[in-house]
Amino acid sequence: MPNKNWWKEILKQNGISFTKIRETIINILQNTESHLSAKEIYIIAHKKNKSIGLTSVYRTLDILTKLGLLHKFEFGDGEARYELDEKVNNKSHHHHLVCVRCNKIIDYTDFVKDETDFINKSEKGLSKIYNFDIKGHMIRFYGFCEKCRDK
Amino acid sequence: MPNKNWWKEILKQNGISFTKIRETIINILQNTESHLSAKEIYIIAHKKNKSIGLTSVYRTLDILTKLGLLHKFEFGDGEARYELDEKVNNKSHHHHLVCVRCNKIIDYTDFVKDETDFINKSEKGLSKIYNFDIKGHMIRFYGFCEKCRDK
DNA sequence: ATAAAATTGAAAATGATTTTCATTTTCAAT
DNA sequence: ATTGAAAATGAAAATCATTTTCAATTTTAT
Repeated sequence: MPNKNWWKEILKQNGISFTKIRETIINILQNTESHLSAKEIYIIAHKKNKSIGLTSVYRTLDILTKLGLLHKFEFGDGEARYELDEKVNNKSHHHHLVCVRCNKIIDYTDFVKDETDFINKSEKGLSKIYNFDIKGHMIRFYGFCEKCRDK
Repeated sequence: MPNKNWWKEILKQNGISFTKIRETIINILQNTESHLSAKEIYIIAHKKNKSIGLTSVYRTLDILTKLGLLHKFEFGDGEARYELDEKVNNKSHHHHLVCVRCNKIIDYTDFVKDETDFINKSEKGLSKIYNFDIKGHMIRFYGFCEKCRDK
């Protein structure tokens, strides 16, 4: 993460205007630990600035996603959820543990070494076998969280 | 896979009626190599039997998914896609390679040994660390397929 | 054969996301 | 600082996958 305003520079480089609304949304994404949906982001943004509409939230999320600064996930609860890129947000490489009952999502950073070895080997092999230009991967575990496992 | 009619027995065991419509949908799932969406299944089913409606397709897919016989995936193209369980359909354990440009999905079965080692270790560790009762995992690679990589 | 329970299709409802369009804001060039 | 074209905006309408409702039909246990 260059500095707090890394994104202003990137928007400019891509010919995208800097606006109060986009600043608000990016700040929300930078300051959350959860996996917010567009509507959840809208609710927070709208409290800070009554003039922000849901449409602009969707549009900003799309722009950031297309620039690769943001990642869009579907965890199975019907709405897309977003996370700033690890590099952009200065976070460790992680994946998710998803509770199929309450939809709780845990970010985990364990077993990165094993993961890296496995992913590198698979990626290299699959690229060759299927002539695929691999850009990213996803690993996810599903099950019952602490609170839901006994119910 | 017990035999061709494995599912009749399972439905009965779960108090679910056996109907022509369900038979048609299950046959379609058994005979496809692709990752069909509800609408695609409906189109095929409807050709075979004009009285089948889209609603019943959704309902049957839900039932099979809840019984664990079918798996529901979201690959990012806006509609859920379905695959019969590997055991049920006598297929090898596999994961997916997804083209982010044309949405092509490749099932791959390579590096299973490495995967099993990595997944087992992670699953055991994560279960303990997060007190999670892990039931399944997903591994997926995103990138550009053979046809899209040069465009 | 029969009646209660389960299933069905069509149409309506839902809910997330996208599009439209008239208005407002941004930004580069003055 | 001013300005005007281009980009961004909110509200409302449109879209589209999925779910619900409900009256009619089919299945199943008897």
